Amino acid sequence: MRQQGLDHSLGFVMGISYRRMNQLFMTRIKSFDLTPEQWSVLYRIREQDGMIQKDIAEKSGKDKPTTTRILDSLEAKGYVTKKIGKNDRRSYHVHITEAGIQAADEIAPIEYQVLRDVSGVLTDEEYALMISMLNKLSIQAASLLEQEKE
Amino acid sequence: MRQQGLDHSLGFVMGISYRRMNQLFMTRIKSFDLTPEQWSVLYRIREQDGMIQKDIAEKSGKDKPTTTRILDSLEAKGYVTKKIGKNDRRSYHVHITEAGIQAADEIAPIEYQVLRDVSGVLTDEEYALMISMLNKLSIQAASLLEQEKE
DNA sequence: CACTTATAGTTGTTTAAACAACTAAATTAG
DNA sequence: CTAATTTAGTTGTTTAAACAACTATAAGTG
Repeated sequence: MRQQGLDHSLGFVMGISYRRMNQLFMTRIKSFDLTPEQWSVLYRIREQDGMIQKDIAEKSGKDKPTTTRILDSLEAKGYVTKKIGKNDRRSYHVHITEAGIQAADEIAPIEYQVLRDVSGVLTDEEYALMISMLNKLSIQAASLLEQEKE
Repeated sequence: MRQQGLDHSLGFVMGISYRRMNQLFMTRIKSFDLTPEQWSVLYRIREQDGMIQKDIAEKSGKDKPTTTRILDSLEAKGYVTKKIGKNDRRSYHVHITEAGIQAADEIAPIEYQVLRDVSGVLTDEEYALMISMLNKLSIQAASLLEQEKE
């Protein structure tokens, strides 16, 4: 029987944990003038150049408006550029700039170090279990959501 | 050796999971005109009436400005009232109203059901482990944060 | 082909988080 | 007791998330 009360609520506890980890990462990358969310988008473009926004949104776990705005800020900072599609003129291919590559390659190890530092309190097995359980929860929540929106 | 890449990043995966779960809860309580965050604050006041904002903030895992604003919205909706402290006139004691009690008591089982539905993909042991690991991570992240802000 | 529907992206609005700067009251120290 | 410091709360600003409404192009159907 699962315990009741906010202190045993997955959503509540996860929210706090997520915000704290995010905050730590943020303080460590603030010299790059990038937020963790902007980073997650830049990371995807570094990983695969030239994707259209729809694919970036999917890979980053963000919706379309959020992706549009994050890309706008990344473009304003000179980290990415948009090129309109030739075949499909509704879409934009997003390319990373030299500055973007440089920032991404400097931030990647910082993020990894944050993970190592924070998850130092977990064993490797616990860490792997955690990732797998979180993925299960996401999928389950998304599936319930879809059902309930009819 | 832990895997690298955003798809194995605790922060990234947790963010997606958190947002989806939150979204599901939100759709289920939208008829109450309350958000999950407002709920988490109202819950604390339902739990212990008359606390000052500082204590509510602490229990809800929010900072002072966020708490101020959420309490403002709860007050505007008629769910709580503020009473200035007699001994300490800097602080406000926050009390729940009848409407607040009613909403809280109706939402509590809904939240519990969301948890049961979403975490149906986990065993009871996994659920408990998850909560405990999330708490460990919060504490660790908070401790690192404090250090690094000097 | 024309017409309907789907898709890619943008814009507007509301809520919350993080941070800094601030007011006012309380506490501490000289 | 006065002056400095701490504490409780508020306000302003920026970023992101969720949602709805919108434009423009593409694809599917009669």
